[in-house]
Amino acid sequence: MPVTLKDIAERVGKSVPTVSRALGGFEDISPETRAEVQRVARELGYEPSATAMNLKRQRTDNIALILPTEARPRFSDPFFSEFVAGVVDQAAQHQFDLALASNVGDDECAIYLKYIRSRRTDGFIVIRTKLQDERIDLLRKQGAPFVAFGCTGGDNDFCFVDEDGASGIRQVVDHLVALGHRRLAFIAEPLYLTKAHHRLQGFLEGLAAHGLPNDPALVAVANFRQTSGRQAAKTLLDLPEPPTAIVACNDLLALGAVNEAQARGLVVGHDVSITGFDDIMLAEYAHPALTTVHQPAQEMGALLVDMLVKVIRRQPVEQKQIIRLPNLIVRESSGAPPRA
Amino acid sequence: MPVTLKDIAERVGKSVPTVSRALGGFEDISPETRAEVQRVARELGYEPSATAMNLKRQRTDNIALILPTEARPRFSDPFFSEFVAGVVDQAAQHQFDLALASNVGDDECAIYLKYIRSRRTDGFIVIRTKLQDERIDLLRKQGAPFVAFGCTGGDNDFCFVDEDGASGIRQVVDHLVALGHRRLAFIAEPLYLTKAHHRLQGFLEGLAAHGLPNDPALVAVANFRQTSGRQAAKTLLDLPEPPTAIVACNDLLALGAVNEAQARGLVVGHDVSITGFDDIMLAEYAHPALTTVHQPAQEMGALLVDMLVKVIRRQPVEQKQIIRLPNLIVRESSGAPPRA
DNA sequence: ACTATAGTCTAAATCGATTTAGTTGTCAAT
DNA sequence: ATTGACAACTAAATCGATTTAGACTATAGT
Repeated sequence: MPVTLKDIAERVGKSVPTVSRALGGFEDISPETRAEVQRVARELGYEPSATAMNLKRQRTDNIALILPTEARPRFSDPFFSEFVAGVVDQAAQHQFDLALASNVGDDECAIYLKYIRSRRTDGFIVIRTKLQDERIDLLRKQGAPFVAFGCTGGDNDFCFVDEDGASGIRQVVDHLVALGHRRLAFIAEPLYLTKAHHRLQGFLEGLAAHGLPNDPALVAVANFRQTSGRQAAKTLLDLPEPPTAIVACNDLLALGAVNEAQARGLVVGHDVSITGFDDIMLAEYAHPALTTVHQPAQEMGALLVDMLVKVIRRQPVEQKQIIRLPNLIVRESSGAPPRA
Repeated sequence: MPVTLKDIAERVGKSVPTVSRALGGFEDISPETRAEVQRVARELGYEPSATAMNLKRQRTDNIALILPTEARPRFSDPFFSEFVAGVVDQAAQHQFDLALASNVGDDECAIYLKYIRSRRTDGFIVIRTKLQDERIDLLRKQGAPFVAFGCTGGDNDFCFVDEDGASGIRQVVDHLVALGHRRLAFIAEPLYLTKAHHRLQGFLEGLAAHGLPNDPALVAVANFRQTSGRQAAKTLLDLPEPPTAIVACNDLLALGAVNEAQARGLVVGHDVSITGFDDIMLAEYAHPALTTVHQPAQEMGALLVDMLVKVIRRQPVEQKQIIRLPNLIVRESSGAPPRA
């Protein structure tokens, strides 16, 4: 049913290569033939077969983003969805599609390997990097083009965009200490995530910078869900000497903590300060509005695509590692500690 | 660099078709040859070339979702991102990838046409349907497999999943009227969207069912952004006889309206009731928590994929039109009207 | 001994493009 | 008339698979 070069060739009474070359703008085609070919092509609504071109050109004009298995909230995480929006838009600018894939059953690396070997995509965007990231090890070993959102704890000789999470959290700590807080707690995401690790580092560095002691009881590790944030807050607030401020590793966890505090009749931003990270849309609308650290999710997605396209085309990447400094956004959920 | 059938053929000293048939499980291959071929294939890490298969099989194992141009918030709309999560997961179950595409410049139909003609995808998921939807007209005329999230105002002889928006809003109206409200306003999305149209219909039907007058001044049309919801609320609350309850067409608009009300010192859920639609995660965490209508976004995405896969494979679809009844979720933003 | 019949395997065509290496025909120069 | 140069085109190979049609060998049946 669809129109092929052969159809055009038959119509104009020329060979297939002639038609191909005519449309391709080659010089060895007479002006009359070219005009005729173009006319017929337009008339029939010819569009080259993407699959045929893929095979011939040995590329797909498609980049892949494989959703991590473990990180379930995934799309429901609004930060992540904004990021994807940035990726899709920028990919479109470069004439690339974005293939989203999710694994059924197999381990994540198996999917990457399958995609590489079946040459299904031109390059990968790896998200939620870990300190030890097998996906990145694999992609490197296979020599597949990729960029990562976040770095790892090891050899970081690859292209990535990251936020300076430690700096972001230090800004939070500085802010809270300036308000008078002395007993700060931290709710972390699983620490094998690079992001989580850096943010916790920032927290500890912040404490040290202000000469505050590091009490291990004040660091709770949660998973990704907000209920887990609530659970962590419960543990922290049940301590004999509870913290006056809780620094959460992301906004969702912070909101879970807010829930717990409010359930206990505490006024957040007054009896206890709670802060988040990411500045998802929700943060602004929550009650109280969440003090958090802003990350330009869309922009980072776009930056990664620009990088990846260069990697795919084997063009030099002027800046292989981009680390953005995030900004503290002070809202209502942080406030001076109650006088003891 | 990647392993092809030819590589295996050379290794085992047989022809390419033999290798292909051995791996394909055909009967006319001796057990020894088959075993040998399989061994070598495993050893070399053979994976068939996706592009070659695509060309030969004339299909791509890929479904496309083209992001509408106009609906800018797009991914930032949390409802939509949950929907996409459902789509990706279910597509993976059927061994399909999801290609997300966004158009640069051209009108939206041009992209659909390009995708169809270049046979880049096996089928489409159309979202944000309009009463008059050129995309659907096009897909039908071209005979391309597709399913839609939402129906149109015209000939609906195609596969779609929709929510009964009118029923959802009627539940809202019933609830508000039961609380004692008599003067209800509606903030609509642009009315060319089927969804917006149905929800407004539901509002008007609800008023009629309770014998309430339909005052055109009490219907404001907004766009997609929450600032626009705020703007609409401003207009409504500035009326000489302002409404005691505002029914918004979606949660984001509702939150905008909440902002406006609060800026005026009104206590939402007390001085004025405000309701939303979609039940995005934000709704639960907003202050006050938003009374809204819940839609199972992920589930609807999954249902659409199941349908689309059948359409692509030309299998019969037992239920071509699925219309789900949404549920009212009563939270804090609705409440009895203040006594006049 | 001669055909049938399996049992294995391969040559060639195909999917729809691109590319390489010619081929053909015309005209100008010698 | 021969040669060379050039313009305009095409045959054939290629990308990596699948499929159709047929080839070849060995064994069984008569």
